[in-house]
Amino acid sequence: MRDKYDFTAIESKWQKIWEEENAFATSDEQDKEKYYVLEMFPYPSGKLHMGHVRNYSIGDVIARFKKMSGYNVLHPMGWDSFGLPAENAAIKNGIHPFSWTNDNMNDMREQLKSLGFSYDWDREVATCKPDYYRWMQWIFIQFYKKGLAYKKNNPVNWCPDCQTVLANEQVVDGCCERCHTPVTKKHLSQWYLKITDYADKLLANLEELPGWPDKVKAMQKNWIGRSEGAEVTFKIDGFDKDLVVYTTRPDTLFGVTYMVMSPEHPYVKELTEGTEYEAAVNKYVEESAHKSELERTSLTKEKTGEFIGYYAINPVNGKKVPIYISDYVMMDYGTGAIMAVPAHDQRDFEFAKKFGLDIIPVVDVPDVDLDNLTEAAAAEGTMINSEEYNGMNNKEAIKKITADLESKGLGHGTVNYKLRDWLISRQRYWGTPIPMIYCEKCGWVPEDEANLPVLLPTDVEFTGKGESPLTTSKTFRKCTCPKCGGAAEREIDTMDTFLDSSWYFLRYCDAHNEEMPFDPAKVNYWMNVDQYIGGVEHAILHLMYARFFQMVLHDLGLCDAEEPFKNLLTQGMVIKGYYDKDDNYIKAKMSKSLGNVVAPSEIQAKYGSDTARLFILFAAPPEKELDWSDEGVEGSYRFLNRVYRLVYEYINDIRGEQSEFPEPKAENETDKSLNYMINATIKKVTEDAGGRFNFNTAIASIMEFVNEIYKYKQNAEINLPLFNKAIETLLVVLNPFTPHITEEMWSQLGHEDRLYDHAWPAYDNKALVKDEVEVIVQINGKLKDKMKLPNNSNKEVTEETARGLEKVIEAIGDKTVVKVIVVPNKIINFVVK
RNA sequence: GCCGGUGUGGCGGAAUUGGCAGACGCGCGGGAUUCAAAAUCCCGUGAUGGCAACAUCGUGUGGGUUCGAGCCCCACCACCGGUACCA
Repeated sequence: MRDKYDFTAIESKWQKIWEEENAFATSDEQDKEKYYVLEMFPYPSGKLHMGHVRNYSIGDVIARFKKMSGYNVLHPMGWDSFGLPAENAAIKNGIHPFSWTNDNMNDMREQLKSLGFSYDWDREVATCKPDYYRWMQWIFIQFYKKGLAYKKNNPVNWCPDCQTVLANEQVVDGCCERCHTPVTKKHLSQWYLKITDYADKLLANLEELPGWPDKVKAMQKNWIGRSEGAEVTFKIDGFDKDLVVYTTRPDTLFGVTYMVMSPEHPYVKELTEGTEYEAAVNKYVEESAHKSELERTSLTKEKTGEFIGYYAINPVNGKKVPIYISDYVMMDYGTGAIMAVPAHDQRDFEFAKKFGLDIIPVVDVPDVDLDNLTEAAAAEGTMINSEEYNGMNNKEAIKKITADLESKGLGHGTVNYKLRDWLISRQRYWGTPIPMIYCEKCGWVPEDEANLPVLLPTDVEFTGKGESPLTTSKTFRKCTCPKCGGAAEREIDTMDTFLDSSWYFLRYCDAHNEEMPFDPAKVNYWMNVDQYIGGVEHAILHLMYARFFQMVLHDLGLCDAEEPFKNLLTQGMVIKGYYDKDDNYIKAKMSKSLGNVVAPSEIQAKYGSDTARLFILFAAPPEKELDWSDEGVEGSYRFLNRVYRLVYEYINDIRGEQSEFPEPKAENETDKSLNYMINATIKKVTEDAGGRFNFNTAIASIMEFVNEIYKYKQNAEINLPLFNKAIETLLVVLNPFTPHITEEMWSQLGHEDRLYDHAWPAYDNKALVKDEVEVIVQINGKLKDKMKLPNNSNKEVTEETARGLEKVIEAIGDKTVVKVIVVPNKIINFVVK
């Protein structure tokens, strides 16, 4: 054993041994309780960043801990390897996306191995490989057969820079999630998945996920956006079709003073064609069509609109109200038209003020001057100006009016969602081909399942312009119809890569199956994922799509579980301070443009992987953001050196030739206190690392333990068996965090077995019971003194001893003791007056 | 606006069930070792007053409950994240 901690040699030595021993291969033998720990698989960009290291270090500690605790652990890794960067690299450098991606996967696999993560590499999946996307296509076809995939011509979100459409979930602040270009609208015929069919279940099941952060559940709930209300039918005076509106406030029907249709509403053209209003309305429709999502939804914007020349008839009182169009009403929510109640809705209020429309209050809201409204009164109150409903509470009126409308056939209660169907077509090359074929005779037909996969062609030009790159292939597009055998054409769009990542966790359960996407028996053993770990940025997109897939696959009878992820841990970002141009110190997410990036490889080269892992786990609890500190890394490195020296000196200076020890006995005070620390540390690490995932405090307790061993070592007399036990315990409990150094020293101690396979130690409760405890003495809740008492001393003894303390006598003085509170072994409080 | 979260030393953070606030680490100060330095080891380190023993104050603000509150309740402030003309 070298006297210096040579992390480079130790780490490569053990990584090699683990590989040779196939240390982390998962058994499909269903003889033990299973534990499935999963980290979100990466996009193979080529370089691992600190966020990855954090994500995977957390997962690795859990995986190693569970394995040592006797579980059959599944801990896989793979690649979310379709996507734009590969295609952009192809456009820029002329490298084929596959070879670019494959090189990156190879590089990153080596980086992951160099960090000592305990993955079962036999189960590696890459979504860009035909053996994976074949089953992606198969699943798509099952969706199609179940009526859950359809093609529709619709205005869609279009990113002019990426030259592709985007799902609603990929539009962030009106801009492309990926390149931040403002998104525009375009009319295109595209494939959709009917996620809205599952809106209710996606929402309801959230209640059954206690292991998910409230934050993520709230975000999904918000995104699904369920609202209860009513659809109300208004007649249009002089027009033969009815105008149906959606409202959550049917109680305000008597306060309707005008109506608004979305500029895209299908009636608009019919109603205005050939009228004096046509020109102005067309101009308005034209203008709003050209506005970006960003401009149209901007809050500060003043209300705009046009009167279209028609009046609607209020079904409850026969009153005629003018109909406007305005872009504050969206075509894709509700019915695309609203009844406007300016007295009780802020948007309607602003519009009414601008256009000089009536404002009629119908709910008397306490503490609001209804004659001089300065803003809409949206709160609860009592019905007024509403004929037979006057005097009711407005909440009751909602129910009553809805029921009355229903009985008269003028409306009905209904539920609306903000969630839209998932647009999955992408005008890109590097994705799973949508396995659909268009035949003039038969329409859209899925590819024959026996012919899967529909392979991506290789004769494709990458120009970054125009429609889908697949059109440039000479071989791909033309095919025969699987139904009638006639000439037909393939779909040339590819799938959103979020489909690929919506079921990869199922493929890991049976990664090499060539007959089906996975064997249900294997999936039913491994699923759900017991612990899923990843960034919160996937709270809506990936985590909702994956839930949707799981539900559909469940309904298809392919797996029992309806929810994929039992417990979810969203790790915080890695941030680092930097100085901006005005020399202000700012903390921000590591990013190239800010120049505050620390590359994992730098840290590994300077301090080793164990130090990198230790620091990242120690610096903050996993769900909080982690403030990178170079000094902190030094500290972690110092600690590992301290451990190394401790064991080195033990082997060389203390232990001598002896390597076998009897069960230790702890008889004197110092031995007892070391024995206490041994067991207290096991308990603390078991609970913190294995239970509540507070790795920072688990590590802190191991540090305390090491400090304690150092102190013990200074004793004149060392109880060798006990000391040996302390050292061995230290190595075992530290192993999940820093596997290389501990494995090395374990073998230096002469052990033949491996720590990765070693049983997690149990603690001895008896050792945790102290003979003497320290009890806090308070007067009126303020700390006055402390005293040592035999363990479990009763109230009488505690009080008597405390009353004898000088400070207590002094503090009580001539005052009276009103009450004495004793919490045995903890505290005694005298209440004095 | 709505939803979720956070607020504790110079810094990252502990305090798990209402019971010693500040574990552990960083930084800083002092000492030992060294020709010297690095490394290492030891001691100290919330604020104020005091030579000291010690006293007083102290977990964003204001109030409350309690023998006792960082933790529970009420009202507010600040910051972070999500979301939004969603009718």
